[in-house]
Amino acid sequence: MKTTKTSAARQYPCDKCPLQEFPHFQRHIKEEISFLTDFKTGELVADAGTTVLVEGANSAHLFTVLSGWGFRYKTLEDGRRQILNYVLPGDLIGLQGSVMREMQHSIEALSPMILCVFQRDKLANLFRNYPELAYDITWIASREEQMLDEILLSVGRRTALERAAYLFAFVFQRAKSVGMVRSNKLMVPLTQQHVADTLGLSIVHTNKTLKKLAARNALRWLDRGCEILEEDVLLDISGWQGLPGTLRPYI
Amino acid sequence: MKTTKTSAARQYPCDKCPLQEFPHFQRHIKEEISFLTDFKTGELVADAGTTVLVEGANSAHLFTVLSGWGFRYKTLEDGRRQILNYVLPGDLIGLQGSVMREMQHSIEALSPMILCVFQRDKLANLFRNYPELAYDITWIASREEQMLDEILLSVGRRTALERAAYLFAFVFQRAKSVGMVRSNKLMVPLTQQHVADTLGLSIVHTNKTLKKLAARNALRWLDRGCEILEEDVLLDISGWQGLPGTLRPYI
DNA sequence: CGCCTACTTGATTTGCATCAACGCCGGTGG
DNA sequence: CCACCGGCGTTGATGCAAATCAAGTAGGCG
Repeated sequence: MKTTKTSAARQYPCDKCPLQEFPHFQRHIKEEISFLTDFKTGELVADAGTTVLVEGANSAHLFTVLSGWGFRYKTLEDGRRQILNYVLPGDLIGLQGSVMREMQHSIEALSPMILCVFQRDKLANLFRNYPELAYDITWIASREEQMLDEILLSVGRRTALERAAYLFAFVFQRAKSVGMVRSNKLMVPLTQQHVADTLGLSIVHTNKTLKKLAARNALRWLDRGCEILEEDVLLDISGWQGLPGTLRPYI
Repeated sequence: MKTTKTSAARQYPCDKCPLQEFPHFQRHIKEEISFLTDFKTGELVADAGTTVLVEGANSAHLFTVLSGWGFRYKTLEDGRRQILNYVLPGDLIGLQGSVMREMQHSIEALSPMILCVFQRDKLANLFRNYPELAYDITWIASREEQMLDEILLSVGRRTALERAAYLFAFVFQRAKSVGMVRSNKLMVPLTQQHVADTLGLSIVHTNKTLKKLAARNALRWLDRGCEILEEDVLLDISGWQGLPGTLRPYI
């Protein structure tokens, strides 16, 4: 397990935050941007495979993902792993560690990631002086809960095929909202082991389930990664309604 | 499905909130109590079986549970149901409906419940003037996410027996923290169907799994309900560490 | 009393895990 | 250059855990 982190110079001042490009995000007003400029303490570049946040640690940081893919997971003592959710640009990570006393899950990068770093001890100041931003944080936490609810429904009650279809439809829609989908196709940098650990299945059965999706032309499996091709087929198989189209805040 | 709600007179002024009895909760300062007195618009008594909040609805309310048991759940179109979590005294429910545009899950009472009712449109005011309370709400949302993470790990990666043991240990510890456990025993008003829908198993297999737990004297199954007897055995079987003992806020 | 709901139990089927073997790369080092 | 990895995906065989099917019991209630 790589744990190296490389600090880089600050490339993205908050008034030129790459996230504001995407129409799905709410814009910040000027005062908020100047506060955030102070709240932000730097940027972090993580290589693929890096563990960005570790379960049990009491991290002093809070991050917003600026680019790249990652995933949140927990493990049992004997090594069984459950991937809880994926993290994409615009997602806030490490809130549990900031608000409660320690993180109960880990986060690992699936691709090179750029993270915007915030200092935890300035969070109280944010709540005191920028209630709209505080509200946004609560909004973001509620959204995470909503995603988890649907994922739990999926793992608990959908069949293996429905589950896999839901996962890829979900990832596809999320990626689309942050401009990662071009010409209606998307490359996701996953191994089948990641998929298995997300769906609660074994690798072998995951492999067979993925072949069924590939047979329906919903996706194509490539060397350590998959290309999502037909969102409609995935939505149809999973019976999932899709994500609401509302604007969302980011920090 | 019962949906009747019975409004009752206000029996619990905020300065005599029954929740402050429990040492697990953080106390409020006087100004907060006077604000909360205004924020609270009444109380709601729900009978067992009542649907307190419905998926898809845009409820104008937010609730804190004062007493009783309930559960949060989602269903698929064909009726498959997944119970996401249980709600106990001190839990805040309906936050998703308040903060985002609509609820994506339903909540049903397992026993008679008394709920403290808050007006959603006063929430912005809370964030503006009581940053500590706003922080508490974020804390509560983070805690819900943390519980969901563990539940998802359980459903995705634990065996049927481990899963069931975890569920009862979890419910036991939560109930203990709000004074519902007497002489180290606890009655939970559940049917085996509820347990099945929580664990992602069929009723029949749930029944057989519960018998194994009963054979180990971890619990006893009664008519529509179960009595949890041996927390240690449950913790042992599940391999679960237990809940952190930290103080927690409530609204 | 009879019906309904919840729980039990055994027989059977099936989905999924496990195990094992193999092919395909990309990387490394002689 | 080739030989030798190790990681990843694919496949088939086998066994087990859990779903499904099918009765049957016991208590609660009109």
